[in-house]
Amino acid sequence: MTTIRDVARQAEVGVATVSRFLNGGYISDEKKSRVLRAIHELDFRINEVARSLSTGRSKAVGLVIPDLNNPFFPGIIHGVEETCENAGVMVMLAHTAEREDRVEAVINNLIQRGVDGLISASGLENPSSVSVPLVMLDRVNGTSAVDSVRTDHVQGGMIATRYLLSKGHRDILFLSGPLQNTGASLRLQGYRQMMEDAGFRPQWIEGKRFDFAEGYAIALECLKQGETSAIFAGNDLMALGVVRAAMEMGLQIPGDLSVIGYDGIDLSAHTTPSLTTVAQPMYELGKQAATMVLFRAYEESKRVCERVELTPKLLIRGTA
Amino acid sequence: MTTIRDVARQAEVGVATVSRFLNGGYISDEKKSRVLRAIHELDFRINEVARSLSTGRSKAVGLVIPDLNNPFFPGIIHGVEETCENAGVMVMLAHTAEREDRVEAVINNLIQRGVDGLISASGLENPSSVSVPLVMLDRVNGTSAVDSVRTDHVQGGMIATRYLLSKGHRDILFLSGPLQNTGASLRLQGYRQMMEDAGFRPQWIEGKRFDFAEGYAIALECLKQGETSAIFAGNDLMALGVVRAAMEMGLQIPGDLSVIGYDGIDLSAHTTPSLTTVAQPMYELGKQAATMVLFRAYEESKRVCERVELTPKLLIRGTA
DNA sequence: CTGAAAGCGCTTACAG
DNA sequence: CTGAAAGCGCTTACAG
Repeated sequence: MTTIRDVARQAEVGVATVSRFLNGGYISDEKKSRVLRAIHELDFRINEVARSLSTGRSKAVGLVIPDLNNPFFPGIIHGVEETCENAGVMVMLAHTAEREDRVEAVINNLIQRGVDGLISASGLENPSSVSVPLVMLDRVNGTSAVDSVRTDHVQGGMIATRYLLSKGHRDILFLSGPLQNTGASLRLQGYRQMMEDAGFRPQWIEGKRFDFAEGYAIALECLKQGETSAIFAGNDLMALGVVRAAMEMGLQIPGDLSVIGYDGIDLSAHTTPSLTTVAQPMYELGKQAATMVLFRAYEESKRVCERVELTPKLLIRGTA
Repeated sequence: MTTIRDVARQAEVGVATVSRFLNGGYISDEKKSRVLRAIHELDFRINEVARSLSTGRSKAVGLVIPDLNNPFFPGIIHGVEETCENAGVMVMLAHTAEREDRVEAVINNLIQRGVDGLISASGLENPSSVSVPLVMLDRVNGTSAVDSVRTDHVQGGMIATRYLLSKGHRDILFLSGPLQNTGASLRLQGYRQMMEDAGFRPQWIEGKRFDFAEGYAIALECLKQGETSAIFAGNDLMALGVVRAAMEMGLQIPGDLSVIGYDGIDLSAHTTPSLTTVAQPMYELGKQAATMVLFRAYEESKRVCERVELTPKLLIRGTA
């Protein structure tokens, strides 16, 4: 490995001069070109770990994602990455595979490896114990005072419900994901409020997981009764499960049953029929979160905690 | 930040002793317990970047993924992560968003940050220039001598084709993904060989991308002619596009048209109808790749290059 | 504008 | 078994 010393020797300058060249300090044109040449001749690449140790900054932030299988996340990741890339900051992606017990370990690991900030879409029990700037993404812990960004899920729940009501439905079932998930309970809140305001009785079932199989299983179960004319699913994956269950039971969609999802994952536009859904601004969520960590990490860390909520958007397609 | 010096002072020992405690060297029980206590009292966390600089090892490997939107990858990532976790090695995930120009930058960045090895599912122009142990995953560059692991795609192509032939099809269209993708061209090879052996004329169309929209668009186009009785798609996403196009044209599946996919992504089991496909052993691919880098990085780096091919598996479901 | 020196937080021979 | 010291590859005052 060639180091800054090798470059200095080759260019016949001091190592401090090479360092200045690398980091932009005063340096004469004469030496500048000698250093540049030496760097090329030696194919020098700076050792970022040494740099990190010396400066106390790594120009990297960690991004922790709970579940790569959920197509909700790639858009977010993309938003974070582009924003960080523009700022010359690397993003270290880590994922916790929905194992609550892993998130603390993963975050500690990232911190020990010197990240300057952290974005977490995995829930933390104790966010304030994190020693670097942190922004919670999507899974906001209601109680603690941390920077956070998420979609306005109450509004999202209301949008979905209002739309179904406007289509004349009144037996609308909300098939929520796990309610310990803040987003899910917020959507439920929006749903309930909208239903009650309209004078109808809210009804909901709590799914154990946010996935296809769960939506499918629950729908199969409760479509037997035949009361429901519309289902608002906790997310798109569950909605897709509902659609499949309904189709297998010979129900017409949206004739016999209307289905509306939540998230607006790419796939939802491509199924048959395509899914009507409430879309979260994934890319924007990521971008916003990244902007916030970058600011905290590199501009100004002390300030009151900031909570951003982005607006969801109804996508009317084939299922409702 | 509390350092090893603080711990040493608190425990009234030398810093070397603390280091030995951390890394397992000779140390008396007496001092061992004093150090342990000090570590707890001070809530000491080792600075891994300092450790890396000192040892020249980071206990981390990089994993570069071309496209997080493709559900083919999460299974692989999972396999890599579990294997590395068991070995006490962190995996730094990076993704190149299908931008060829980013992969070199991403890899350099990872190396500069001290990874001990690298697994890349993104294609590299010049793999031999990588200065740490490297294993190519899935996208194997045919020419250069690098460790690699992938599915036996020739066999995969044959399996799909053989199955369709056994069902009596003879006008089987292979809708490949981009043929510069080695996997795609290998599947084509298996398909052609099988067709020719059976005495039928192979026919294929090259899709520009491995995605839903591409499968949909091409299918819409070529199903007009009405010659084809079966389509073997380059991957599951494309196959799903084909299914949708066919359904919109009023074709019965598999009655009027049989469709078979490739990859075996989770979703393929959950669509309506569920997709018949040739499954790649995603988890195993990741596990195998991880095992190989770990070996190269921590056991024995010099050896002839190793190329592993894993066996694909036919999953008979609803579309063929 | 420039170089020698100290320091970032560890590890690892080396001499006890 | 243990501690002082040198070193990993950088950066950053400091004195010129």
